[in-house]
Amino acid sequence: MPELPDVEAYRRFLSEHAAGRRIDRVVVTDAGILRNASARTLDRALRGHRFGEPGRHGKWLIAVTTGPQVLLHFGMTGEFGWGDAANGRHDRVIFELDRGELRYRNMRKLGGLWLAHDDREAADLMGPLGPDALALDRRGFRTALAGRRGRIKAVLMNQAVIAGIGNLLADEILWQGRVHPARRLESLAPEELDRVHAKLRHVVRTAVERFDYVPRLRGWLSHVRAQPGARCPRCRTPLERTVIGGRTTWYCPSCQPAP
DNA sequence: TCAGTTGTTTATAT
DNA sequence: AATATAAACAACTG
Repeated sequence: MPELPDVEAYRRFLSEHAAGRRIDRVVVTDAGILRNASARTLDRALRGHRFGEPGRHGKWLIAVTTGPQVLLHFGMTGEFGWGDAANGRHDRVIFELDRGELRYRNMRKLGGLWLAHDDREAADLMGPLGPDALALDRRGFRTALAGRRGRIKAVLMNQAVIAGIGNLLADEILWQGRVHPARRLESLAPEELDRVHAKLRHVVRTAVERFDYVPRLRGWLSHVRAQPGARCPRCRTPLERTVIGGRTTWYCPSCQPAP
């Protein structure tokens, strides 16, 4: 269920369990998940190499090895498993290591795996990405948004503007910042933008440091989001639903006044 | 049976 | 040139 916090958790998982381990074999049970290589190519390219310290940019996980890099995107339903073959209904790729087994699962098969031979190829494959949301200071935030137009939620979710914000994070950030998701970026006062940045920072950091997903903390929108009859945790007004950027959007019509 | 789903890409329209 | 929208991808859940 990956947005930035989930992928950061996968990065840590890789760092703790796979870094330094030798890849003995790569088993691909569903080649449809490989986006730019065949199962044989992937296995041949990786076999015998060792995983190194992994990187992450937005929702992309970069599995560095002593050979080529593997770029992993988790779509909406991707995750890692470790060792347990019993859970393997949607295991698409299994990295057999000298100690342990790393399993890439993905039910819906949105996302996938790419093989990249250097940083430049990796950057090409990942496409244009804005700065990572986790390490984004106020100045970086302002710079990233400069010259952009359109509805604030769509801008926040645009990976080329800021990398890592997805549907749930965007709703949470805007609700905490009391900005309606359909407000046009160019109409926001500097103070409102700063508020959005402060909440972005708070929400992303809390999610990454204390949890490994968008936490459904009491007092957060995510705690009640999408539940029938859900009310605003701040003012008890019934939440409203709309669609922005093609995604279901929840907001409080009272705390987040319409444009 | 049908709507809905935490993501992205593509085509088309504005 | 950007932005907006819908559809497609694919597989499940309620």
